[in-house]
Amino acid sequence: METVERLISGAQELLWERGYVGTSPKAVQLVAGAGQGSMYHHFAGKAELAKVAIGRSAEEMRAAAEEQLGGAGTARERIAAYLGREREVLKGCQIGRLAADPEVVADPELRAPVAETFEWLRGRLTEVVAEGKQNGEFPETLDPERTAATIAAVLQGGYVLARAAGSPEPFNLAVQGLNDLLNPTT
Amino acid sequence: METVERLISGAQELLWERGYVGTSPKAVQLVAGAGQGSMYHHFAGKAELAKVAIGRSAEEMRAAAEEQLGGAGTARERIAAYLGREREVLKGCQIGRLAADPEVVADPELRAPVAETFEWLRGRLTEVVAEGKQNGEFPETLDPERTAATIAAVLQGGYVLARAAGSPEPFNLAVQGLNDLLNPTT
DNA sequence: GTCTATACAGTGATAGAC
DNA sequence: GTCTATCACTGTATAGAC
Repeated sequence: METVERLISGAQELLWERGYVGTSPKAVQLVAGAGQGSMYHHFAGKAELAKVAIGRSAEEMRAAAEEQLGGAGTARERIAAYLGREREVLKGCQIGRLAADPEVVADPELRAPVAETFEWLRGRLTEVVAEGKQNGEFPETLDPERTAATIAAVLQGGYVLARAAGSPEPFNLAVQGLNDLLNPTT
Repeated sequence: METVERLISGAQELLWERGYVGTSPKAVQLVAGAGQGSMYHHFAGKAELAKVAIGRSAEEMRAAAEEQLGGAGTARERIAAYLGREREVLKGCQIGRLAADPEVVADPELRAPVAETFEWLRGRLTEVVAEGKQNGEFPETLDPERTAATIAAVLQGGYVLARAAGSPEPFNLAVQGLNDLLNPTT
């Protein structure tokens, strides 16, 4: 793997763990096995490297979600698959984590990929829910846009509760609770 | 207001905005209008001051939640009141925010008040949902513990989506979506 | 209790040699 | 492209005077 790639994936890893504020160029160089001069040759500075790394993580998150949401099965099945897929719950969401970082939120260049990723996710979930409504899987009264936001929020909030607890349990409970509400035993 | 109090509430403010990793003793002294020596006279260091400040924020969050959850009305009404109460959505949750901080999660002393606050909140919501079941407000099939986790997660995740978007809208959508699911128009 | 002085590592970057 | 040197600044304290 080339130096540039190691710098990017090193930055992705550290941004995930420590956020932008908590990640220093030196720490990135260390995990990437690259020197000071090497990093500043490839990137103008911390912000530029972070921008690239965040973009990379955003792509990964979209691809991972699309794997279930665009897969086979009914709308209900695809949502259940998305909710139930294996996750590193205690690490949290690599993109959602950045919404807590003051400097990411303050810098339009850094916030953009974060905003776009969640816009995409909510839009994609809205489509799947709407599709399920048309097929009679969901009641006519269900609002797809609201429901999509709720689904995304349960996952992001589940990570928060799990990290706070130091255990994946609250995440699993929240997801099961949402599943129950979406699939009432009429 | 005395110096100690100004230091504590200054730390609360900065921890909310920037997290533990992003908050320096010097910055706290600045917003508190206190000198270096003054801070280190009252607190052993950054971690100890943070511990006190987090405990204070935890109390505040509990009190705010209990205002609606322990108020008048049916279980459904109290949950709706809790969900709908006015919030500084773009600032996020002062306690939930800390679950993203690597050094808070890593230090048992700092994580404890965060963990306890969410344990309390989920427990309190569990009680209210259970009460609603007994009164026939919620279906017999509803699991109180799961539902409680889902409610807490929607709020925490709503903050994440809102900060990512730079707008309270996703938070409001997520909460409305949850409300719809909890109050189906049978 | 509060102040100033001092210390020493880390941050984020630039300069110039190789 | 990568390395080492250097820099001004901040982070997190400690020491001792007042």
